[in-house]
Amino acid sequence: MGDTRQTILRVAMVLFSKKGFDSISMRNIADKVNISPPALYNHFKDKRTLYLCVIEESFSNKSILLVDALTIEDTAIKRMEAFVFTLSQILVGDPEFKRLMQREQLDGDKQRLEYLAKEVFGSVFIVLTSLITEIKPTCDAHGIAVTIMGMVQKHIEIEPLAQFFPDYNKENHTPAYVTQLTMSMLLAFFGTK
Amino acid sequence: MGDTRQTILRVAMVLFSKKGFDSISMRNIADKVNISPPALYNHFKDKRTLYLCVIEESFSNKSILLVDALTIEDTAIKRMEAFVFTLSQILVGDPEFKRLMQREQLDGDKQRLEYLAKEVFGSVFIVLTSLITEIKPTCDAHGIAVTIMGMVQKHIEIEPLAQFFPDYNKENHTPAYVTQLTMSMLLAFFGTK
DNA sequence: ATTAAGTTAACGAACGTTAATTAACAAAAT
DNA sequence: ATTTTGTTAATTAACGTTCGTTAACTTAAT
Repeated sequence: MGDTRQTILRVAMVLFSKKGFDSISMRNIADKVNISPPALYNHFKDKRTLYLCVIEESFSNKSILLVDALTIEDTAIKRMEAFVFTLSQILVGDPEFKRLMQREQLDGDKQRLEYLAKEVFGSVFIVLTSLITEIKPTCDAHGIAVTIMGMVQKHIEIEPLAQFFPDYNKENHTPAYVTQLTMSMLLAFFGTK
Repeated sequence: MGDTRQTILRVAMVLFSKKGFDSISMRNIADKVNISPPALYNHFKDKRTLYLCVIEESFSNKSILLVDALTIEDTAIKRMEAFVFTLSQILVGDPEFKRLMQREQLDGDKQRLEYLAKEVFGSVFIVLTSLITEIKPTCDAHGIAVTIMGMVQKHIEIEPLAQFFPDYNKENHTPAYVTQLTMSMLLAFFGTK
């Protein structure tokens, strides 16, 4: 059955996201799956291939969620808000995805970054920039798109660090709060009070 | 002389920032310094200690630069702009620091994250939040501070990915451009046209 | 009978690190 | 002035461990 394969993928996703490719051994993975290390090779050609499958598994469908949020039947501002909220939700609700993406941005080779940019974020970026242009035609949509994603992402990525700041409040990293904060800034910028 | 020690630190900083702690071996470092691996142990107790020295060396003085920018003799908005520009400059001009910080946010243990939060960003955060409160007393200064740093950081961190987006423009990742974009949004938000 | 999926044993390579030794040079003793 | 001593920083050799992976074999289902 494909049962073992799925178990391996699930376990490997957690481990790779926690510690990264080089810090996780095939033995680490096999241990948690409760099989012997060579058994992994019945399902994946080698470690690199397993890692790539983990990436693909973790990244698939994410762009669909974001494009869906961007294309609901509502006003432009509401679509923007839906996008910001969905992005926050993904990053908070799927920490493995969040960390794997951070790792890919750091260590992904050219080929993997291209895959990430085109397959995962490509369609999202196109729809997002056109939405921004619709709201505020005069601005640099590309730059603003990066800004928006940066604001959201950073709020969530910074949590492990932020807990050591004075007046740390864990609510500051919930999807609802991040959305409210981001949108209050965007509304001011778009001039759509 | 302390010459070899400095060479080791410089080489190790580049290598660790490129590939991370586990992916760089003492032999890798020794090779680039042109000494034998055991010679490293005349200067650093072990690999972990060497890494911590690299972190400390790379992070030192950065907070001073930021606090300096935040406390120039000028209007509140100009101070904010100086801060944004300085932060952009640091991240663009010192890619080793940028990548080491990204790595620490991913893999730093509790103790190292606490050091980062308190020693590197602590004083910056205090001054930055008080500046935000000065400009707009009604807003959540802590949240906005994170937002600002996120906007700037993400613009620069995303570059390796952004080069694969349609209509990529490398100028979008210069300190001047990041500052202009960030400030245009902040000015709208602060209502200080 | 073939195939799929598991096992144990083991290979060669690379890892962090230690031990033992040597070369260079400054300070102290003759 | 020369010799002795001590320190520092380098070397080569080697240790035990872990790594990714392969080979050979077993077991169970098609």
